[in-house]
Amino acid sequence: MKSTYCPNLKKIPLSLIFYALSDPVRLEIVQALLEQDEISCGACKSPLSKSTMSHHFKVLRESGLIVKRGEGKVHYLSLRRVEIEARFPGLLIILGKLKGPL
Amino acid sequence: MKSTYCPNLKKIPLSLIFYALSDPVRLEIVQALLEQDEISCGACKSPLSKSTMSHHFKVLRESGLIVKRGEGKVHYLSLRRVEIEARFPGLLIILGKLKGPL
DNA sequence: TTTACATTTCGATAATATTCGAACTATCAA
DNA sequence: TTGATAGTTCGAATATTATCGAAATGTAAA
Repeated sequence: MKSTYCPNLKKIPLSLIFYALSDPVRLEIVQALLEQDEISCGACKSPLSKSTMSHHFKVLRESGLIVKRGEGKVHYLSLRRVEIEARFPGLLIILGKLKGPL
Repeated sequence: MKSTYCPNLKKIPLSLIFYALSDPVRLEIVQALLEQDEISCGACKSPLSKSTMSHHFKVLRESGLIVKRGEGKVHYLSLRRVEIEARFPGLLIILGKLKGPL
Protein backbone atom coordinates (compact mmCIF):
# COMPACT_ATOMS: atom_id res chain seq x y z
CA MET A 1 0.00 0.00 0.00
CA LYS A 2 1.48 3.28 -1.15
CA SER A 3 1.92 5.81 1.63
CA THR A 4 -0.53 8.62 1.21
CA TYR A 5 0.74 12.18 1.14
CA CYS A 6 -0.32 14.04 4.24
CA PRO A 7 0.96 17.62 4.58
CA ASN A 8 1.59 19.49 7.80
CA LEU A 9 -1.66 21.32 8.24
CA LYS A 10 -0.06 24.08 10.27
CA LYS A 11 1.91 25.15 7.21
CA ILE A 12 -1.01 25.09 4.81
CA PRO A 13 -2.06 28.59 3.80
CA LEU A 14 -5.50 29.52 4.98
CA SER A 15 -6.49 30.41 1.44
CA LEU A 16 -5.76 26.84 0.34
CA ILE A 17 -8.10 25.47 2.98
CA PHE A 18 -10.80 27.82 1.82
CA TYR A 19 -10.10 26.86 -1.77
CA ALA A 20 -10.53 23.20 -0.92
CA LEU A 21 -13.94 24.03 0.54
CA SER A 22 -14.97 26.26 -2.35
CA ASP A 23 -16.42 23.45 -4.46
CA PRO A 24 -19.90 22.05 -3.71
CA VAL A 25 -18.76 18.51 -4.46
CA ARG A 26 -15.89 18.75 -2.01
CA LEU A 27 -18.08 20.43 0.58
CA GLU A 28 -20.47 17.54 0.31
CA ILE A 29 -17.66 15.07 0.88
CA VAL A 30 -16.53 16.96 3.96
CA GLN A 31 -20.04 17.21 5.36
CA ALA A 32 -20.55 13.49 4.80
CA LEU A 33 -17.31 12.88 6.70
CA LEU A 34 -18.61 14.95 9.56
CA GLU A 35 -21.46 12.49 9.95
CA GLN A 36 -19.70 9.24 9.22
CA ASP A 37 -16.20 8.90 10.53
CA GLU A 38 -14.93 7.05 7.49
CA ILE A 39 -16.25 6.71 3.97
CA SER A 40 -14.81 4.70 1.12
CA CYS A 41 -14.06 6.59 -2.07
CA GLY A 42 -16.64 4.58 -3.93
CA ALA A 43 -19.30 5.37 -1.38
CA CYS A 44 -18.98 9.09 -2.10
CA LYS A 45 -21.81 8.98 -4.55
CA SER A 46 -22.00 11.58 -7.25
CA PRO A 47 -23.02 11.91 -10.88
CA LEU A 48 -19.38 12.77 -11.60
CA SER A 49 -16.89 10.31 -12.96
CA LYS A 50 -14.58 8.34 -10.72
CA SER A 51 -11.54 10.19 -12.00
CA THR A 52 -13.15 13.52 -11.20
CA MET A 53 -13.98 12.39 -7.69
CA SER A 54 -10.43 11.19 -7.31
CA HIS A 55 -9.28 14.66 -8.25
CA HIS A 56 -11.46 16.16 -5.53
CA PHE A 57 -10.12 13.72 -2.95
CA LYS A 58 -6.64 14.81 -3.90
CA VAL A 59 -7.48 18.50 -3.47
CA LEU A 60 -8.91 17.78 -0.03
CA ARG A 61 -5.88 15.72 0.87
CA GLU A 62 -3.38 18.32 -0.33
CA SER A 63 -5.18 21.01 1.60
CA GLY A 64 -4.67 18.91 4.70
CA LEU A 65 -8.34 18.32 5.40
CA ILE A 66 -8.58 14.59 4.89
CA VAL A 67 -6.47 11.44 5.01
CA LYS A 68 -6.84 8.22 3.19
CA ARG A 69 -6.36 4.77 4.64
CA GLY A 70 -6.07 1.77 2.39
CA GLU A 71 -7.59 -1.52 3.40
CA GLY A 72 -7.43 -4.11 0.71
CA LYS A 73 -8.95 -2.81 -2.45
CA VAL A 74 -10.85 -0.07 -0.69
CA HIS A 75 -9.58 3.35 0.33
CA TYR A 76 -11.25 5.01 3.26
CA LEU A 77 -11.36 8.76 3.70
CA SER A 78 -11.59 10.60 6.99
CA LEU A 79 -11.23 14.11 8.32
CA ARG A 80 -8.07 15.15 10.11
CA ARG A 81 -10.21 16.46 12.93
CA VAL A 82 -7.51 17.12 15.49
CA GLU A 83 -5.18 18.92 13.12
CA ILE A 84 -8.00 20.91 11.56
CA GLU A 85 -9.11 22.01 15.02
CA ALA A 86 -5.55 23.14 15.75
CA ARG A 87 -5.15 25.08 12.51
CA PHE A 88 -8.66 26.39 12.26
CA PRO A 89 -10.39 26.18 15.63
CA GLY A 90 -14.14 25.92 15.34
CA LEU A 91 -14.27 25.27 11.61
CA LEU A 92 -15.53 21.71 11.79
CA ILE A 93 -18.08 22.38 14.50
CA ILE A 94 -19.44 25.25 12.47
CA LEU A 95 -19.39 23.33 9.21
CA GLY A 96 -21.46 20.59 10.73
CA LYS A 97 -24.18 22.98 11.80
CA LEU A 98 -24.45 25.11 8.69
CA LYS A 99 -27.75 25.36 6.86
CA GLY A 100 -28.45 26.63 3.41
CA PRO A 101 -27.18 25.75 -0.06
CA LEU A 102 -23.73 24.25 -0.48
CA MET B 1 -24.05 57.74 -5.96
CA LYS B 2 -24.85 54.43 -7.61
CA SER B 3 -26.55 51.89 -5.39
CA THR B 4 -24.21 49.05 -4.61
CA TYR B 5 -25.32 45.49 -5.24
CA CYS B 6 -25.78 43.64 -2.00
CA PRO B 7 -27.09 40.06 -2.24
CA ASN B 8 -29.12 38.23 0.38
CA LEU B 9 -26.41 36.41 2.25
CA LYS B 10 -28.77 33.67 3.36
CA LYS B 11 -29.16 32.56 -0.23
CA ILE B 12 -25.47 32.60 -1.06
CA PRO B 13 -24.09 29.09 -1.44
CA LEU B 14 -21.56 28.18 1.17
CA SER B 15 -19.07 27.25 -1.53
CA LEU B 16 -19.22 30.80 -2.89
CA ILE B 17 -18.31 32.21 0.50
CA PHE B 18 -15.36 29.86 0.70
CA TYR B 19 -14.40 30.75 -2.82
CA ALA B 20 -14.37 34.43 -1.93
CA LEU B 21 -11.99 33.64 0.91
CA SER B 22 -9.76 31.38 -1.16
CA ASP B 23 -7.53 34.16 -2.44
CA PRO B 24 -4.76 35.59 -0.22
CA VAL B 25 -5.43 39.11 -1.45
CA ARG B 26 -9.10 38.89 -0.54
CA LEU B 27 -8.31 37.24 2.77
CA GLU B 28 -6.03 40.14 3.57
CA ILE B 29 -8.79 42.60 2.78
CA VAL B 30 -11.19 40.74 5.05
CA GLN B 31 -8.69 40.52 7.87
CA ALA B 32 -7.97 44.21 7.58
CA LEU B 33 -11.71 44.85 7.81
CA LEU B 34 -11.83 42.81 10.98
CA GLU B 35 -9.45 45.27 12.58
CA GLN B 36 -10.72 48.51 11.11
CA ASP B 37 -14.42 48.86 10.71
CA GLU B 38 -14.18 50.68 7.41
CA ILE B 39 -11.43 50.99 4.84
CA SER B 40 -11.42 52.98 1.63
CA CYS B 41 -10.69 51.05 -1.53
CA GLY B 42 -7.55 53.03 -2.07
CA ALA B 43 -6.29 52.26 1.41
CA CYS B 44 -6.28 48.54 0.64
CA LYS B 45 -2.65 48.62 -0.28
CA SER B 46 -1.30 46.00 -2.60
CA PRO B 47 1.23 45.62 -5.38
CA LEU B 48 -1.69 44.77 -7.65
CA SER B 49 -3.30 47.21 -10.04
CA LYS B 50 -6.36 49.20 -9.13
CA SER B 51 -8.52 47.30 -11.57
CA THR B 52 -7.44 43.99 -10.08
CA MET B 53 -8.25 45.19 -6.59
CA SER B 54 -11.59 46.40 -7.85
CA HIS B 55 -12.23 42.90 -9.16
CA HIS B 56 -11.47 41.43 -5.73
CA PHE B 57 -13.82 43.90 -4.05
CA LYS B 58 -16.50 42.78 -6.43
CA VAL B 59 -15.96 39.10 -5.64
CA LEU B 60 -16.21 39.86 -1.94
CA ARG B 61 -19.33 41.92 -2.51
CA GLU B 62 -21.03 39.30 -4.67
CA SER B 63 -20.30 36.63 -2.10
CA GLY B 64 -22.12 38.78 0.41
CA LEU B 65 -19.16 39.38 2.68
CA ILE B 66 -18.71 43.13 2.28
CA VAL B 67 -20.63 46.25 1.42
CA LYS B 68 -19.49 49.48 -0.08
CA ARG B 69 -20.55 52.91 0.98
CA GLY B 70 -19.82 55.92 -1.17
CA GLU B 71 -18.90 59.21 0.40
CA GLY B 72 -17.83 61.79 -2.09
CA LYS B 73 -15.03 60.44 -4.22
CA VAL B 74 -14.15 57.74 -1.76
CA HIS B 75 -15.75 54.34 -1.40
CA TYR B 76 -15.57 52.68 1.96
CA LEU B 77 -15.67 48.93 2.42
CA SER B 78 -16.94 47.13 5.48
CA LEU B 79 -17.88 43.63 6.54
CA ARG B 80 -21.53 42.60 6.74
CA ARG B 81 -20.89 41.33 10.22
CA VAL B 82 -24.45 40.69 11.32
CA GLU B 83 -25.47 38.85 8.16
CA ILE B 84 -22.25 36.86 8.07
CA GLU B 85 -22.82 35.81 11.66
CA ALA B 86 -26.33 34.68 10.73
CA ARG B 87 -25.25 32.70 7.67
CA PHE B 88 -22.00 31.41 9.04
CA PRO B 89 -21.98 31.65 12.83
CA GLY B 90 -18.50 31.91 14.26
CA LEU B 91 -16.69 32.53 11.00
CA LEU B 92 -15.64 36.09 11.68
CA ILE B 93 -14.61 35.44 15.25
CA ILE B 94 -12.47 32.56 14.09
CA LEU B 95 -11.04 34.45 11.14
CA GLY B 96 -9.86 37.20 13.40
CA LYS B 97 -7.93 34.84 15.60
CA LEU B 98 -6.27 32.67 12.99
CA LYS B 99 -2.53 32.42 12.85
CA GLY B 100 -0.35 31.11 10.07
CA PRO B 101 0.08 31.94 6.40
CA LEU B 102 -2.81 33.44 4.44
C1' DT C 1 -2.14 -16.74 -13.28
C1' DT C 2 -6.12 -14.72 -14.90
C1' DT C 3 -9.90 -11.94 -13.85
C1' DA C 4 -12.44 -8.59 -11.51
C1' DC C 5 -12.64 -4.61 -8.69
C1' DA C 6 -11.33 0.01 -6.51
C1' DT C 7 -8.99 3.73 -7.32
C1' DT C 8 -5.41 6.81 -9.41
C1' DT C 9 -2.87 8.94 -13.05
C1' DC C 10 -2.54 10.88 -17.67
C1' DG C 11 -3.80 13.75 -21.51
C1' DA C 12 -7.10 16.54 -23.48
C1' DT C 13 -10.75 20.01 -23.48
C1' DA C 14 -13.78 23.42 -21.93
C1' DA C 15 -14.90 26.62 -18.41
C1' DT C 16 -13.27 30.05 -14.90
C1' DA C 17 -10.12 33.09 -12.64
C1' DT C 18 -6.43 36.46 -12.23
C1' DT C 19 -4.31 40.12 -13.92
C1' DC C 20 -3.30 44.24 -16.60
C1' DG C 21 -3.82 48.75 -19.07
C1' DA C 22 -6.99 51.74 -21.34
C1' DA C 23 -11.14 53.89 -21.35
C1' DC C 24 -15.01 55.33 -18.64
C1' DT C 25 -17.88 57.50 -14.59
C1' DA C 26 -18.56 60.20 -10.70
C1' DT C 27 -17.18 63.68 -7.50
C1' DC C 28 -14.81 67.57 -5.89
C1' DA C 29 -11.96 71.72 -6.30
C1' DA C 30 -9.88 75.46 -8.87
C1' DT D 1 -15.67 74.48 -17.26
C1' DT D 2 -11.52 72.28 -16.68
C1' DG D 3 -8.58 69.20 -14.10
C1' DA D 4 -7.53 66.09 -10.66
C1' DT D 5 -8.79 62.15 -7.90
C1' DA D 6 -11.12 57.59 -6.69
C1' DG D 7 -12.86 53.86 -8.42
C1' DT D 8 -15.15 50.81 -11.99
C1' DT D 9 -15.74 48.51 -16.34
C1' DC D 10 -14.04 46.50 -20.59
C1' DG D 11 -11.24 43.56 -23.49
C1' DA D 12 -7.49 40.63 -23.84
C1' DA D 13 -3.72 37.55 -22.24
C1' DT D 14 -2.45 33.98 -19.27
C1' DA D 15 -3.03 30.64 -15.73
C1' DT D 16 -5.86 27.40 -13.12
C1' DT D 17 -9.55 24.34 -12.58
C1' DA D 18 -13.13 20.86 -13.47
C1' DT D 19 -14.25 17.30 -16.08
C1' DC D 20 -13.97 13.18 -18.88
C1' DG D 21 -12.38 8.63 -20.81
C1' DA D 22 -8.53 5.65 -21.43
C1' DA D 23 -4.78 3.54 -19.52
C1' DA D 24 -2.26 2.21 -15.40
C1' DT D 25 -1.76 0.42 -10.49
C1' DG D 26 -2.64 -2.38 -6.70
C1' DT D 27 -5.38 -5.95 -4.31
C1' DA D 28 -8.10 -9.92 -3.77
C1' DA D 29 -10.50 -13.81 -5.38
C1' DA D 30 -11.24 -17.65 -8.78
